[in-house]
Amino acid sequence: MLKYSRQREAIKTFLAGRYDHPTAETVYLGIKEEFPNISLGTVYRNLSLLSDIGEIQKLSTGIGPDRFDGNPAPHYHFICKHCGSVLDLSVDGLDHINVLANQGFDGEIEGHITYFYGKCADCKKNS
Amino acid sequence: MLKYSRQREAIKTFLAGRYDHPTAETVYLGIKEEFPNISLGTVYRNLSLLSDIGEIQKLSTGIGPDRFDGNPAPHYHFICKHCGSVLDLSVDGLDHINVLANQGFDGEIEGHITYFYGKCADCKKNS
DNA sequence: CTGCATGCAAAAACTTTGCACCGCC
DNA sequence: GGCGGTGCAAAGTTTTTGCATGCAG
Repeated sequence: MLKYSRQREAIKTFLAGRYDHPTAETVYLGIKEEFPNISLGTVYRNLSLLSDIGEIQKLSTGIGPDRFDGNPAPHYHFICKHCGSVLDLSVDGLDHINVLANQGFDGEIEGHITYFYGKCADCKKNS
Repeated sequence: MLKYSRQREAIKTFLAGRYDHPTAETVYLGIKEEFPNISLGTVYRNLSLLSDIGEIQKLSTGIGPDRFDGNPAPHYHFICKHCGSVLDLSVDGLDHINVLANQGFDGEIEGHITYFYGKCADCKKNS
């Protein structure tokens, strides 16, 4: 049974209002302005819980700590190898790739996570 | 300038002979049989170096520590959500998705990493 | 010899957890 | 009131790094 908590709501609201895929640390510092007493442990617990129940997404980019996305809907992410920023990306016509991947595979594919990488617009401009 | 080292060769050979995508710790323990004095730091340094120069791949699955794949060629991976195993997966016809993703994106997409997830054949059988 | 690579160990970075107290239901 | 959530801090896990020494070029 999931009990209401102001802290968890604040975390969801915080994430819903940002599109830069903050880390747990960034969420912590942000929430702290409203709840000066919140602890990093609580932030981690709630981020973990929310991503487990599918209300947010956890992004393990392989560069630095995990990041979190307040948008639970399936979409894609772009990681800039130069500045490390993580951007949302909407790519149409990729729904079929689970089916494609299941060809010749004995298990059951439920979904996929894709990270595109390269150079973001800003880094492209300044190079 | 990259200098030859027996340790690095051993790590490459070790990875080339396995298909279970071991963690740094597993590589360390494996190499230790041949080089009892190798240190975990050296393993991390070389895994990081080798993945930087593209001779191996680093897999950040988001579950537990990073894993490493001795096959540098582009291919896909499947992560079993039940037992945590990581399997190679060959999926044809996904070369175009970088192009697809670049539509309406101002940056430059150089590649992508995709993790499929679900239930592996063994876990599917036993459930 | 010169400088990158190693071994060792300490430390950093990131995340989880035990416990007593607090507050939702 | 009962039980899950929180704050705090300690500990766990994973990875990086400083430094003296070793070995390839």
